[in-house]
Amino acid sequence: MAVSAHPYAEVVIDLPLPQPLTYRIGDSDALAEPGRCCVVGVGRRQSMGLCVARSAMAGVGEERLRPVRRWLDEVAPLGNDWLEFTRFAADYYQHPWGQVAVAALPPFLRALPGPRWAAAVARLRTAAPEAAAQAPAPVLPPLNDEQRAAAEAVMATAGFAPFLLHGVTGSGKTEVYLAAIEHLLAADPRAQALLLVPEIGLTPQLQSRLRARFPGEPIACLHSGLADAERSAAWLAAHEGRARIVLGTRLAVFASLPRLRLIVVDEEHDPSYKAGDGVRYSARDLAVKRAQMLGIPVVLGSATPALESWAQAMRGRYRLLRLPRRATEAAQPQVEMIDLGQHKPTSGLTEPLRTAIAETVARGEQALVFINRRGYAPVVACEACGWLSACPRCAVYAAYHKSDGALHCHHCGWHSRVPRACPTCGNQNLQAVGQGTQRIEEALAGALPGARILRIDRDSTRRRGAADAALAAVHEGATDVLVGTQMIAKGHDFQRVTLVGIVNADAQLVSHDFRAPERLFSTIVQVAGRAGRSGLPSRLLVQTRFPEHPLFAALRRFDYEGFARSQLAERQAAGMPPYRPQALLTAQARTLQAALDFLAHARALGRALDVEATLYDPVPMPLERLAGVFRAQMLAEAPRRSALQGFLRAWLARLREAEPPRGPRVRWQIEVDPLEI
DNA sequence: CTGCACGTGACG
DNA sequence: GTCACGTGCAGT
Repeated sequence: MAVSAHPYAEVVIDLPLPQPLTYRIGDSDALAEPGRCCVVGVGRRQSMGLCVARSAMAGVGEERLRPVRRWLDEVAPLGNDWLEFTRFAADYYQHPWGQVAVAALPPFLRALPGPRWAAAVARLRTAAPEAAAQAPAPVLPPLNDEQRAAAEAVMATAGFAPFLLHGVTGSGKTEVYLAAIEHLLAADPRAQALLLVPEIGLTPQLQSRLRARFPGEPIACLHSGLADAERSAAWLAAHEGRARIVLGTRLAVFASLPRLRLIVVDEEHDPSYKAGDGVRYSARDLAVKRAQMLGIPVVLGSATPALESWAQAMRGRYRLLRLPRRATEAAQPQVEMIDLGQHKPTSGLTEPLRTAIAETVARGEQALVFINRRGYAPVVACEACGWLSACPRCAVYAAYHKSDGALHCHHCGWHSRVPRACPTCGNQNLQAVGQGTQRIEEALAGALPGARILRIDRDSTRRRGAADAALAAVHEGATDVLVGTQMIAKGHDFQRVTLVGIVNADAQLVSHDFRAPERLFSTIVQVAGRAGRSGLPSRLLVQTRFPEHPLFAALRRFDYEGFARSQLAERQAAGMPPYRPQALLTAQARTLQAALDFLAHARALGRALDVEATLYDPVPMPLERLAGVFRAQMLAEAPRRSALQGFLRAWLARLREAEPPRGPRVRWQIEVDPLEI
């Protein structure tokens, strides 16, 4: 054969370019195939690239084309399905393909290859994730009827089949996932399964459980907490099919898995599946799409499914599987509201909650106190003139941390010693107002002399290994009362906790965010799920000024379905997701006015398009200033996803090419399906 | 007239 | 993102 009919390579790189760049193939024609990684010159630098297609014609004049400098034959090309999947994600989330695809590659394929690169890749192969020793056939708890039915439903499918596994906390969802994975691996000796979890902190437990369940089977873990070499080795093991089980956080949805046959998304409602920077993708939604593109089953599991997922199940788009009872003897805790109007709290704790904690400790059981705010107090106030401690760079109060006597901004990290006297009036009597974990810890220590109190939050677990040590202390019974934030809510199987106290649920009841009730319900159910796991009777106490709120009425009965029904009815009536999809345009600038002006300009461009979409008023973001930068946002809505997608494509193209308004420079992003507005 | 700061656009 | 380039202002 003379010259190929497709003598050019279309290459994407990690730059915000709208199109791939065209290169001449160079001298290794055989390697120039879609999915192959390469090194290309871009401007006067070199960059890693990914060939996404061969083409017959170059988009620019021949004289501008450069040859691909090097084709990386040490690594097999990415599969066509993977390329298509990343392209879908890039299109859907309105982000350049190159940035999505290259960002999804492991560290060793993102940095330019050095002189010893080939040897380094070979080393990654030998450092593959080790399998558990072929030993402890583990003793499996027998599946109950519902678990068996759920697992069998998943195993019996062929082709794309999305499942929503709604299982109460402690109902044994994980056993269902493991049974389905076990069946798959036994039926197909090369099949791969992908198991997504919301947080890095949850992977070690699940990892050891997988190791015990699948002795001899290599398990690759993928998350951002790994060192470069570990992550690269795990990625390569998945890419080359050596790892048949891949466990990871949201980024693992982009893993290269040539024989992927099952995807599981555990705790699918968890907001951490939505990426907050770069491409704002939802790993849960992409997992469903990936399963659809591959024609395989996907299982979304949760005790409190995202209302988006629940609505899909109600419409019959997802098949609903229910685990309505706890797998062990354990019953759900008895739920009681403590009316903050009747019981005045001191240091955040009402008398009934203190008493219940004391009784629990006296019985030799454990209590867990949840407060979603770290530090000692959220703000310091001057009672003489009304001065409040504010972060100088953000539009928020700075929290008081007693441990170091300083004010801390929980958004930008700014901190400074608490002033001796009020900076405006000189009053020396400054008060710490409100409660954080540190103050609750202090109050409990005062109320329960001799009790062993342990605080778990980001501050107490900053040191490497501190979180594991703290959790071990709880498991060993070396702790009587556990105080903590979100960190203690998820997944932990605390055997001796029989009392859970929620210090204050009200902030989220009165929030402007329409998803706040959903998140509150979910958080409380998750925390409540830590109680009564050993079978002892347990209680959940919630301090609130609104004990009659319908959310609490549903919570008392652990009636997720009723709660979901009423929330979805409200969303439908108000024209909110999942009935009307949304996108959020955000702008950042040195002044608030510049950010708002840019959004007004964007709105004018959007309205000129004459498309079936609604653009609301530009408004300052809830956190109006962050680290010295002003932020504003504008919500876009359309009746259907397809309409929104079409609108966004046309609108953003106009926005990129149009002259921005005069004034300070504005940076902007689009977020499709935003979770927080 | 020269030097520097910052904004702008191309990158194949 | 990064870099080279152009514009415009300040300094000599």
